[in-house]
Amino acid sequence: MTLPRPAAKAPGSNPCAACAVRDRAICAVLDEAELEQLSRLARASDLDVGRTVFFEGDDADSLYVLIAGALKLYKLLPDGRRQITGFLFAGDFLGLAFNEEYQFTAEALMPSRLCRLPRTKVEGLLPEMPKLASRLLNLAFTELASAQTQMLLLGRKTAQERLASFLLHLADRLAGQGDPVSLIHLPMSRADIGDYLGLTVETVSRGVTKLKSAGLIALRDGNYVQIQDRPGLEAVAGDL
Amino acid sequence: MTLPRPAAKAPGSNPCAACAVRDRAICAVLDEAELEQLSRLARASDLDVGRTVFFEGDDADSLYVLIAGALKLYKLLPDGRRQITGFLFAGDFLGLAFNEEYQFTAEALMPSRLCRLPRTKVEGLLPEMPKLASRLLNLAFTELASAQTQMLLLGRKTAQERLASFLLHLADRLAGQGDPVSLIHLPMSRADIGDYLGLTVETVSRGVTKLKSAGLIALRDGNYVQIQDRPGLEAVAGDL
DNA sequence: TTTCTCTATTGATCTATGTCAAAGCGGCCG
DNA sequence: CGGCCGCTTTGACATAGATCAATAGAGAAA
Repeated sequence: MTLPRPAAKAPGSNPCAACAVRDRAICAVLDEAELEQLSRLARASDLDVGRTVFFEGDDADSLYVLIAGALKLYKLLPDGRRQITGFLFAGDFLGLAFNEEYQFTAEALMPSRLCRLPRTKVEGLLPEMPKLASRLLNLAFTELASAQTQMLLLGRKTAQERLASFLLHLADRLAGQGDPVSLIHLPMSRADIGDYLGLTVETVSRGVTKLKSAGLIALRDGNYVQIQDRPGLEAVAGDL
Repeated sequence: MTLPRPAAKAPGSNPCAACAVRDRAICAVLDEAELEQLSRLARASDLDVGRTVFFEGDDADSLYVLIAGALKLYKLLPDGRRQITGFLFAGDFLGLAFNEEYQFTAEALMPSRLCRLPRTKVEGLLPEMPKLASRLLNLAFTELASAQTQMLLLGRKTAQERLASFLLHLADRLAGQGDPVSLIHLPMSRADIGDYLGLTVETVSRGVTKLKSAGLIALRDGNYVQIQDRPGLEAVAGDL
């Protein structure tokens, strides 16, 4: 159910040291000693498709690192309208909010593994771990910038522009620091894409068909999209 | 042109101590000594309507506190479409981005006064001022939460819902900690409101007329709006 | 393999909001 | 005091995308 607790005497046995996202997640800025200290607070757990990590309004008592899988974050209106505010992939941080309550619901798009940290304890560590604090601050700034980009998309872009931007953005994120990627996995449904882009399922579907007909992308088995003409797609996206 | 530099020997002469936003802005978490230290880095300056503090893409070398006035922050698409990502009022912080470049343009809506701080120097102070660091982190989280709320608005709300939400949100912000406010000043044009809500000027104007006809608000001289039926307005806004 | 179910696609309309156009209105300068 | 000039409001019409409805795939269970 959870990762075994290390014996704490064998220094090499720190479970975080072998973590799949050790040098992508926030942990990347920590040295061995700090990682060891943090690892004592951490507990890993698994999550099935459709299960939620937490709901909007829940007490925000934990921070998470997504070790594997993918999540969607969303807010709901009372009548059921949904806005997905983001997708998370392996290495991403979850729970950026030292406020009272989570501001959105987090739900698994595929079987996922999370590393959980108690919020208050991490908060308490920040003054003695300025590198961690500054990493978190940077993360928040990055998130903020991408939220603003998403506002531009939602407020001012056409359906086709939104779709093209979405695919390019996803390709860039999956690439990480490495080479640009052209084959991208879509773990989310058309409905999810619609709820992320402020569109309906039907409009998303028609948009995808149109990009395909134009030869800009191709659909592959298993919810993969192949970008076939990146400059063309960028032209449709409008900005950049 | 700028505030006079304090003589630094008379401790009471610290210009920040008498600042109008001393206990609303980030400075509120600092003690006298820290404030004194920060004040040595600060320079105030004035800005006319329509003048920009910085442009999207400029090197992000400064942080600002808005002492008086109001600003709009916006992003542009190459063809001129504009998305306003936020409005700033006295006491608000500007320049949350320890990245290379500003992600948006900041422009004065009315004659304004700003307090400027060199970014790298403030960054350097953070490890020794954990209170400031944690305040900034909290600020970033708050901004992030409100950005997500705005995504919900832009992606899923109708024009009337957006308008009602906007007025209520503005009323709450202007109230600060104090009592709810019902008379609110709109320093921005209809076009600005449209660019903030993802609507056209015409739709904003029609929406305002409709709220007025329904008796929910009244327009007052000098771009003031009086909220006459808060519960009614909240019902139109949809959420909360 | 067959069937069942869920998701995606496609088609036919409808409508909220955008676009284009023309008055009002108000503040400011001479 | 009068006359611009920019902003706002109102009106008439157009359209991108929503809604409603049906079909077609694609994966899972049997």
